[in-house]
Parts: sequence; structure tokens; C-alpha cells
Amino acid sequence: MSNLPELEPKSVTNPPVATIASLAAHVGDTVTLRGWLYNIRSSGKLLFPSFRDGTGTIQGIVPKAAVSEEVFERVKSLTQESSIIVTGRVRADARAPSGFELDVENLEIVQLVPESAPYPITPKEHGTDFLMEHRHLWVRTPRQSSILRIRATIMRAAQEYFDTNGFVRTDPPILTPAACEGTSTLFELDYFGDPAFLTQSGQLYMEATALALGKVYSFGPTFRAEKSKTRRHLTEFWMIEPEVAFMDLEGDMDLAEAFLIHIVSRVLELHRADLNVIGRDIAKLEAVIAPSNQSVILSEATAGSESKDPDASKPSDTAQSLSAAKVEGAEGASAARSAFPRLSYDEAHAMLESAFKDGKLEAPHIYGDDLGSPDETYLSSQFDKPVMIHRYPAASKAFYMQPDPLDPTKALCVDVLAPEGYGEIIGGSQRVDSYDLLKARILEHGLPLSAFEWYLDLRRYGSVPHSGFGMGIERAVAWICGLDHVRETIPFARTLNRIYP
RNA sequence: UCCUGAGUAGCUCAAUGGCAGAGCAUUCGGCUGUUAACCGAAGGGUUGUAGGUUCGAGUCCUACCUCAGGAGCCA
Repeated sequence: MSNLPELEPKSVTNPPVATIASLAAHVGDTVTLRGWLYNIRSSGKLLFPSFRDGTGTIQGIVPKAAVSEEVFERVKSLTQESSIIVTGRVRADARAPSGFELDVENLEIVQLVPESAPYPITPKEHGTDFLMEHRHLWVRTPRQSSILRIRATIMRAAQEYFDTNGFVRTDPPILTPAACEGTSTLFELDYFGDPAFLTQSGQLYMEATALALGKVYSFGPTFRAEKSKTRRHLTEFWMIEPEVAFMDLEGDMDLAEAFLIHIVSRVLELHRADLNVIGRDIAKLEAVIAPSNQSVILSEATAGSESKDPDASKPSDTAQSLSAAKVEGAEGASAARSAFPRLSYDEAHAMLESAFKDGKLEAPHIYGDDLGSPDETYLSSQFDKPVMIHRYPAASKAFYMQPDPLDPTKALCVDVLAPEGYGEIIGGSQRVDSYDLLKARILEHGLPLSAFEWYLDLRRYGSVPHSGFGMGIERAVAWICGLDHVRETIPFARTLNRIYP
């Protein structure tokens, strides 16, 4: 803005003496904070301005008798979200919301929000449409800031897990010549006269780099143009996708489990305060990483269905021969093993059948169909850890998934459903490694062979069994933070009806 | 794409077919421990848009627009 006041040079060049998050270590000290006015209350000759600086909030106190008339009037004139530089002494005080209070000695206004056009987001309630329209300001509120801090840790922990376990990050292109899976609706754009698309998954490219480097992962934005309008969908979202050569489906599941445990552990380690700000039930997250003998199976149906089809969860012959690779792929898994429940599709179907009979589901699950959202919600609500559903009917799954050698009508795939009804956060599979089968699958799905010649090359030259998965960051953040909508998990959500701001 | 619901003050919401209302925000006044402070006063409206029914429409009818969350699909 053009009406910014001149700053004292020292204010610009001196770093803040303290951040609000670090004030516990500065009790008794006089410090300088740089930030914004969050809210102000007054009681006659006493002012209670609350400041925020991005790391937290603290209540200041300004008795009229304690400061100059000029400073008192300046603080009194402050409007919500005016930017300030404030100096004062830190004092522990049980009456303050955070337990600490700042005895204000001096305050400089950097920019005063005009009274004629006050800050639109008040400390009172607002509707989601209004808040999304003001997302650029909404991110300033303590709750939204806490969510974004946790998101950053989840992203860092996810990369950290792969970086410290021998994976090489190889990011696939975002502009692609054709649909990766041939199923989703993609955003189309003009590429110098030719059609091109924004990527919906880097997986096919990750298979190429996995066969070059062994263990790889990618991390970046993906795009889906489907007209999905639910609390679980964004049109632009971030996905992290590992891919490992010589790893089978069982190894893939071990990897996903160790990966999730690492992420949840990091959040619990670093973000107790933020989780409290957003009101998350921390015990639910602790249950996820608790040792398996403390895992609670909430449903009788599970115990019953596990004995029905013992073969379904047995590793295939291929898997057994690859057991060394499986351990290699999921290093660290055994150290932090919490044993997420694993159900075959058949076992899950049995659970859904009995749930429907007991009136816990409105619609019956039809054997052979993919799981619907209500089905997933029911299944995940039966466990206090993420649940893995594996070996779905091949007909309902993508063309590149390896058939189960014990039952070729099933695909060697896995969906990980987050607890508390948060739905699918991970989808993975062992990939078809036979040239002939892959070619047949591409043709069966009506996909243009020419676009997949490079992908078929991966089976012509040194094909090996390999597996991987993709985790949607925003769904993981929504689950870990206990949010009811993914739009709060990303700084600027892109949804079916919103591309502003 | 389908189903359901909602659009009234800057914000959150009221208003049997019969005078357009409240709280918060803003402005003014009061208060030396406030906790989304409180108390008093003031300003603030083309009821999403276009038609229709009616003596009279925020309210009923039709179409459209915008948004929401559910299905499908997915992470």
C-alpha cells in the first residue's frame, strides 16, 4: 500500500528479539515482537491487545498510568490485523490465555487497518463460503496456521522416511501426452498445437525410474478434472509415490505401514500444541502407532471372517521368493511395527454383508463391486489403526495391476483406509511384469498402444516384479488433524467451484 | 452428471402471505484484569436474478445463477 509509514531503519534491519512461541524462555526480559494485532479488549484505562506473529499469540497489557499518553492512544487506536512492532516485558500470569503476558512499553504501528474498511474476518463465526472467499486472510487465524504447520511436518516426514531408507527422489513430468490410467478425467491444455494433459499420477514414470535406480519416490502436485464435490476431493492435490523394484504386494503393505507410522510419530513428537489448538483427540493418533498387542479390534465380525478364507492373505509364491526384497523395501518397519489390520477383499465383503444384516449399512455391498464410500467408512470405523484392504477383483481395478497367481480374478493391490471414516489415503499395487499380459490389458481397456510403447519397453528389457503406492497428502492431513474437509489442509484449495483466491 | 439443501445488513442468522429484525463488526460514550469482555447509543437493506399468482410476496409458483455435501469416481 502507498500509505505505509516510514520505518525506523533499526526496525527493518534488526531481527525480532523473540518470537511468541519462544517467550517462555524470556520471562523477565524486555523483548521486541513483530507481528499483527489479533484482537483488542479494553476496560476503561486498561487495554488488552492480543498480538500474533505467526508462531503464536500473546496478550499484552497497557495500563494508562504505565505508559505515555501517546503510546496509550496509539494502542487504543489499533484495529484488527494492523501490523505492529511492540516492545515490552514478558511476565508469567495465570490470568492470560497463554499463561504469559506482555507489559507493553512501546508500540510502533507499521500499517493501520483503516476503520472505514475493517478486517473482514472477525473473531466471531463465519460460513465456509465467506471464509474460502477470504482464504488469503483466513490462513492468519490460529487454527488454520496450526493446520498448515502440521501439513508442513507431514510433508517433511514423508520425504524424510524415503530419503533415509535408500530411496532416490525422481519427479515425473507434470505435463503428459496422454492419460496415465485411462480412467480419470484430465485437465487438457494446448502444447504447441498438440493436446497435452496435467498429470493425474506419476506412477508409470516412477516404474521407469525404479527399474533404473531400484527404490524411488516422487512428490508433487497432481490434477483430476472429475466433477467430484465432496469433503474428500480437490482438483489439485499433492501426492507422494514410492516405487520399488523386486518388491511384491506384501512388501508394499509393509512399506505403507512403516511410512504412515513414521509420519504420525513425527506429528505427535513436534505438534502437541498445534493438535490442541485444532482440538484433535491425540489418543486416537497414539493408538495408530501403539504396538500391535495393544491394537483394539472393535468388531466381532473381523475375528470371524479371518478364518473363512485363510488363503486370501497368504503371500503368493512370487512373494515368498521375494521376501528378501520385501524387508529391503520397508527398512525400519520391524522396529516400529504396529501391525495395521489387513483384510482381503473377500474378508471385507463378509464384514460388510454381516453389517448390512445387522442394519449398520443402508445398502448391501455387491460382491465384485468396488467398495463404496459408506462401505469404506464402515470398515475403517471398526479399527483404531489404518486398515489395509487387498486383492480386489481385477475387473474393477486399473489395467497395470498384477493378477494374484492364486486367483487371477483378483488383483495384487491394496487400499489403505484411514481410521475414523477418513477413507482411502493410500492406493497401491504390484504391477504387471509380463510383456504379453500388459499388452493384452492395454488393448482390452481400449488404450492406444502407441502411447504405451515406452511403458511396454519396461517389460521388454529386464522386467522384474515391482510395486508402489501413492498417498494423497491432503487426505492424510485431514485425518491426522481430524478435519471435516480437505479444503482446510492446503493453503489454497482448488475445488470444483473455486479457483479464487 | 444425478439427488438433496441454502441464498435477507460487512458477518452469523430471525421474521403464520400483512410495518425489514437481533447479535457481532463499525462510529460515539462508560468501565483498572479483560478472556469471542461487558453496558448504553447511532449509522447500516433493490431479501441471489428474471418473470408469475395475490388487495398485498423475504415467504407461494416457474426458470435461471451461485454455493454447500452426498452419490458415482478417486488419493
